[in-house]
Amino acid sequence: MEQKYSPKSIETKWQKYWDDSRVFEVREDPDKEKYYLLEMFPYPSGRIHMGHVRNYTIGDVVARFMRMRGYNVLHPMGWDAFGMPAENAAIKAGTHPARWTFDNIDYMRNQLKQLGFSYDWSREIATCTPQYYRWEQLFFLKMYEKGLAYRKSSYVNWCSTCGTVLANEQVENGVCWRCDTPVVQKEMEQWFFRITHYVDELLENTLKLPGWPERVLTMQQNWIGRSTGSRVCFPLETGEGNIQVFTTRADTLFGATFLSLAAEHPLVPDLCRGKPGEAAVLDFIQKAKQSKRNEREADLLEKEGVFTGGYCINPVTGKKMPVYVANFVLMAYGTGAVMAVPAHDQRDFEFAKKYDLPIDVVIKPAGAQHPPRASELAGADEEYGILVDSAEFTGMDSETARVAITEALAKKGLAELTVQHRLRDWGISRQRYWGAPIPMVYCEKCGVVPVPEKDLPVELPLDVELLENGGSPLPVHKPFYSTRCPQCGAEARRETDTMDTFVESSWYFARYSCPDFDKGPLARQKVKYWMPVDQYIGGIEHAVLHLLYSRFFVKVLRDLGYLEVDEPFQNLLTQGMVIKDGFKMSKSKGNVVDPDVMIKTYGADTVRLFCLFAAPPEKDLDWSDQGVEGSFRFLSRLWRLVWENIDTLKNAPSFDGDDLSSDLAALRRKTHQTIKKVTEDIRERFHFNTAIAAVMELVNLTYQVLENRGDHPMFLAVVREAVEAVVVALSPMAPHICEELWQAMGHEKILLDTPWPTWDEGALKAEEILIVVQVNGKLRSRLSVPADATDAQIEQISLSDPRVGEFMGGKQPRKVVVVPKKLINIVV
RNA sequence: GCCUGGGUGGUGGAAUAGGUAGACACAAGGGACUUAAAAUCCCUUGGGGCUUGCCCCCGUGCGGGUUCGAUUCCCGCCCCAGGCACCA
Repeated sequence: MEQKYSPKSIETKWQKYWDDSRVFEVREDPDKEKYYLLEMFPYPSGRIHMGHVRNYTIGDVVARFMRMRGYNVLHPMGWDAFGMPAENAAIKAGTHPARWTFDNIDYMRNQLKQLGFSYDWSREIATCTPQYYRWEQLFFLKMYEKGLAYRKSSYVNWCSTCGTVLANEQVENGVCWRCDTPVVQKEMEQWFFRITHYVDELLENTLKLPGWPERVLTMQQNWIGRSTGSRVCFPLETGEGNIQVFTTRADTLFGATFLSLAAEHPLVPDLCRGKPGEAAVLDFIQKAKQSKRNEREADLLEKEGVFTGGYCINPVTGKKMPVYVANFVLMAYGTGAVMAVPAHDQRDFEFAKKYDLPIDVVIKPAGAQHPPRASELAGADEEYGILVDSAEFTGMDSETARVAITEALAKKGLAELTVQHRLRDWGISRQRYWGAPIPMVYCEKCGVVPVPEKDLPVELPLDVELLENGGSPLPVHKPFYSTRCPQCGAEARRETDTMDTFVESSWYFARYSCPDFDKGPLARQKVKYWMPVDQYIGGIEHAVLHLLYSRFFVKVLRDLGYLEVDEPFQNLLTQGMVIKDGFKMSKSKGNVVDPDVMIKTYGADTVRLFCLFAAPPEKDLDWSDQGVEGSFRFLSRLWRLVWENIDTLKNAPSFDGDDLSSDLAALRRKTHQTIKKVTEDIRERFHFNTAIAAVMELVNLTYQVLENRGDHPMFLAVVREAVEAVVVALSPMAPHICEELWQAMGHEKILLDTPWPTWDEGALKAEEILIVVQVNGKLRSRLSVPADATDAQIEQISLSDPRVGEFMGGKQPRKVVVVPKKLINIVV
């Protein structure tokens, strides 16, 4: 054993050992309980960053801990290897995206190995290989057969910088999630996955995921945005046709005085045709269409509209209602048409004021005698209340009336109760090269034809010239797009769009159970053994992207018969960001800390320890160079503790249950308390910071006891027990140094294969315990009493304490509260 | 506007079932060892007070409340972060 702690050599030594002996490779074992631990796999962008280090360190601690506790732990790693940065980098550097990607993977794999993570590398996946994406193409075909993948023309989000469309989830505040370019609307033919088919299950199951953070579930619930209401028909004045409206407030129907349509509503051209204002209407539509998504301050945008010239009939009052086009009505939600109730909807109120439209009050507050006068309203009253001026519904409360009015109209076929969702189908077409080809063919005669299963995979051609302008080369790469129609054999053209890369990450976790299986996407027995993922760990930024898509995909795969689980991830841990000097690490801020430099300077164990110690996992981690220094100092101190006592530790006897002196009993108690605390902190809360703090306390106490070395025969046994507890308890966090110390102390079996220690309840008990004495709720004294003292005895001892007497001021206790073995409060 | 979190020393953070607020660490200051430095070790470190005591008072965003006792529970505010947002 070296005197000085030098991480470099011991880390290489153990990493080589783990690699050579393939200790982390696992297979299905029906006799062992499985534990599938997964961290979100990285995009191979070049090098790993501190966020990855933190994410994977957290996962590694759990994996190693569970392994030592006897579980059959699956802990795989791979690469989310399709994506735009590869194309951009390749154009810039004059290389090929594949080359760039695989080079990065090699570099990053090496970085991960240097951090000592316990991955089963035999299961490594790269999603850009045909062995992986061919199955995704198969899923696409099966989904197409079931109508879960379909093609339609619609307005889609277009990012001009990325040169491709984006799903709704990938637009954040009107800008592209990747490059912050304002997103515009473009009408295009696109492939969609019918995620809305699973909307109810996706929503309901959020209640069946107790192992997920509340806020992630709320975000998904918000995103799905279920609202219950009614669909109501407003017949056109002409007697031909009607306008359908979705409303959550059918109780206010008697107050509906006009209708507002979205600019894109298909009836608008008909309504204004030949009317005096036609030109003005068409002009308004043009302007409205241009300013959608990227209007960030939607709130500030003034409500504007124009009269179409057409009228509807209110189905309950029979009154004529003018039909307007309004800039705040969205075609994408509901039916693209809104019944306007200015007295009870703020937007309609503002609109009515502006264009001088009638305002009819039909709801009064629950306690009020009379409803307010319409002319005196300063704003809409959107609260539920009691109906007024609503024919036979007058006097009903809003909630009852909402249903009653809908049902009354339903008898005439003019309304029904319905549910609306904010969630839209997932647009997966991307006009990019570096992605999985969509296995479809366009034939002049046969139309859209799926590629037969036997012809899969549709391989992404690697011999392409990338285009300077960044566009996809596939539409101009004849060997790829030129094909024969699978149906009629005529010349045909392949789909040249590729799939959203979120499709790959929606099922990779299942593929890890059988990465090399080539008879199908998933080997039934293996998937059944390993799925679902027991613990998933990753960043919060995927709350409604990857995590929602994966939940959807698992349901699809289940219904296609490939999987038997309903949900992919039993438990989810979302770790915070790594920040420095108050900002997220980024090149532009110049506050990036390079993991390679840190590992080189301090070793992987120090870097890992710091990531775990500086904050609990769900909080942001403030990177501090001095903090890292501190972690290194602690590991050096631990090294010294063993080195300075190596011979005595090696030859120390085992503890045989003798009576101990008080300081030895205290050390032994601390040892077992620490084992208990570390076990519970990891198992129940993933609070590694407090677990490490507990180990530090044990190290400090061990040093103290060694300082005042007595001549008790069990001295060395107790010290040895303490040091071993430190090394074992710390080993999931700092595995290299702990293996090394374990070996140095004379153990033949490696620490990793040593069962996680249990604590001795007997050792936790002290003979004397500290009782806190309060008088009138204020701390006045601390007393040491025998551990078996009864409440009455504690009370008696406390009352006889001179300090207590002083604060009682000679008065008699009015009440005495005793918390057993902890505290007594004397009230006078 | 709505929905989640969160606000504790100079800093990161502890306090897990209402029971000693500030564990553990960083930083700072003082000291020991050394010719000197590094490393290491020891002491002090929320604020205030004096009678310097293992003392007293105050203190967990603010104001109330419940309780023998509140960082923890309840009510009303303020501030910060994240999500959703003209969603009918």
